[in-house]
Amino acid sequence: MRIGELSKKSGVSRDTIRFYEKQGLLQCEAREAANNYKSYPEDAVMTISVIRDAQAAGMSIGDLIVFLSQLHATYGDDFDGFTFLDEKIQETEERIAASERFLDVLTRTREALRIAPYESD
Amino acid sequence: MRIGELSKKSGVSRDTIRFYEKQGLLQCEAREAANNYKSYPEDAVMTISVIRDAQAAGMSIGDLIVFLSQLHATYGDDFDGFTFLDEKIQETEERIAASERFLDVLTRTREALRIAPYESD
DNA sequence: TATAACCATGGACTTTAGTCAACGCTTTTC
DNA sequence: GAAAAGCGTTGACTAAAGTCCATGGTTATA
Repeated sequence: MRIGELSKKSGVSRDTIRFYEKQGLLQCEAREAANNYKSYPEDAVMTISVIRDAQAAGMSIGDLIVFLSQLHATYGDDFDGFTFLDEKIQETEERIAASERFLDVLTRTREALRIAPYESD
Repeated sequence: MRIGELSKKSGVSRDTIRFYEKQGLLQCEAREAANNYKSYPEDAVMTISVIRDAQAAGMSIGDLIVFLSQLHATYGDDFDGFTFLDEKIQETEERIAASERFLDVLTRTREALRIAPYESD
């Protein structure tokens, strides 16, 4: 599929797709011979959706590059992917906990406003 | 308390505290007359901790300024704080959901690596 | 008492994650 | 078949959230 279609299906702009590609998070699988247009695989939609989730979870693009490199690396040498993964799992859990604390602040605030909406002075 | 103590208790740098203050997220309650040093209230520690939670939940400083202004505003006029709060509550819930999806990806990946750690070629 | 650690202020600098503009092509549509 | 929409590439630009540096005064410590 071409970049415009991928943009529509994934909900991110063409420029963002190009940016992800430049960072190495995404690859086009081929080029249309006639016009040199890039062609992306179907699962690029899923890849982008994982990227968006990861970002919402606080991962940086740098983190994602490492994460993907671990997925695709050959594990012949003494390479420890667990340290990184465990670190990110813990970070994500902490972030979820913080988000839930803040969600609680928000809902309590909302409730307080509902009960006494015209406090002043 | 002075900025150095607040920095230690809250775990953010002095510069960050000054930055928050400039943005209006934080106020010093007074100055030491002798030397013009700023003096922060005890609950500034808690304020900063809420700020950090909010940031982890994806709120920007701009969001927090609005949020705080709603807490402190006088509600005499036709001012609707619910729209904003409801929006932020929904955003936060969505972010938590995304984070949990990504956490699942992470743990699955970890598990896959644990079972077959030397895939190659 | 000197010397290190702390404070205020101002402004420059940095990183991250895109976004925008310009250029010249190709493809689709009216 | 002309105009609009889509594509690739390069490079400049932006906003957010700090961080760093310089300057000059103050306080704590050895």
